[in-house]
Amino acid sequence: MYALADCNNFFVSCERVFRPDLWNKPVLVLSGNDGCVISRSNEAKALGIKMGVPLYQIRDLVQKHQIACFSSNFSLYGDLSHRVMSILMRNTTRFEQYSIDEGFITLNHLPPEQHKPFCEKLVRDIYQGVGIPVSMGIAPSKTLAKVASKYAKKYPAYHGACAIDTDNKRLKALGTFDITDVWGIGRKASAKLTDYGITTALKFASMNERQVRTLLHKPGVLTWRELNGIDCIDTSEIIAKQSITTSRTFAHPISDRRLLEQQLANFCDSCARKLRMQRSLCTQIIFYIHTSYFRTDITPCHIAQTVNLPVATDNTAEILSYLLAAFRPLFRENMQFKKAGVIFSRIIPAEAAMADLFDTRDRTKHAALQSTIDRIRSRQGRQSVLLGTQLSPLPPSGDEQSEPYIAEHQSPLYTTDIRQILQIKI
DNA sequence: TCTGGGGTCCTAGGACCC
DNA sequence: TCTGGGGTCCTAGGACCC
Repeated sequence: MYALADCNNFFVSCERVFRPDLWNKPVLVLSGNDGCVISRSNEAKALGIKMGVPLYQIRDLVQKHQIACFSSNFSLYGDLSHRVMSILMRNTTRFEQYSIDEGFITLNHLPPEQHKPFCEKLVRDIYQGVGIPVSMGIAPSKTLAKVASKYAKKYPAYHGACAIDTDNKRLKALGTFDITDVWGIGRKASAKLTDYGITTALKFASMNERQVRTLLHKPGVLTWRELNGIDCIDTSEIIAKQSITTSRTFAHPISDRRLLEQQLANFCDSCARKLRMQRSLCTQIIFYIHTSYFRTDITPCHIAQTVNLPVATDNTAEILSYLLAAFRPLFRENMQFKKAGVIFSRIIPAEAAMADLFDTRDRTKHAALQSTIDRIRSRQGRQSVLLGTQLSPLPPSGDEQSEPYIAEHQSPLYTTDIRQILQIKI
């Protein structure tokens, strides 16, 4: 049996941990540049605010109901997530973190009649220990556990934990469960199914397998089996990421080549740090810059390039030199670039590196320099040592806005900034 | 005027080989 | 004039997740 622990309105709940005055009040957490809504309290949901809606479209509502808005604060969310996951991990023999706010545990170490009380206690412990409300779903497959957790979230009478552990309960739960809300059934699939009159999870689970395969292929069949109680979705952790991305939308479009290079260099730095952290090397990078997809009044421009690296590496400066060499001839003047990103792919474990016979680079020396830089930065902060390209081009050329990102409602780094921690104690 | 970021998996179709 | 068939590998793009 699995139990899924799913944090309720996670980002909003994180903000509320340090702002108890916001309990029972509408709260939103916003995406980068305070652009879209990415987390909503129940009160905000009740006001009709949808996930992903741009903030400017609901300004009046925010004003009228005095909705508290926060810029996203991922170091806070990451830290609280870690605390929740640690408690889960301590209470099972097998734990899989699925996302920043969800984790699966197995309950096989307990007799069935203890499953629900055990999870109810975990919900209380997490709330007391971390301050985050959690809902738990218990079932023989992960997809059913997801269904169960939604019921646990919706009905307080479950005391935070709902079990789908008999066939009767399964049929009853699926009968009133919207097909759109099933894990693994996205927009396209639910539109297809709705066309066939399949509107609930139960109707879907009652289809025959061949029909499902024709309509939704392999992923659909896996979901179908899971809803029928067969455990077949493997979410076992991928230890090392197979691709690493850093990308940003700019608050104001950027036209200046040097400013874009600065951004790409920062993205490269961020990807390379993550790459070294998981002890991997990459052999391919992709970068892109493009204009806003929402604007019809300007010439659209999308520049993207894949660069294959001659030798697998994790060295920021080396990777950046390949990136810039490919970027410069592709750059176009007088374009309003709104977003840029860097992707590292074809990632291999560091120990699988193959030496290149014609490699002229002194890799030992560069690795020593890189690890020295990493050490300094871990002590003195990420800004303490930078590559030249990462420095802001001075003086700011033309009329470019100097600050590319907006985060006007950022909460303090309550749990990771020592000054904040001391203040709380005082 | 203002619209996020970071991932994985699957499939179809092209390139290439014999 | 008539122009095979089967297999593998790779990639781009779609769909989905949070």
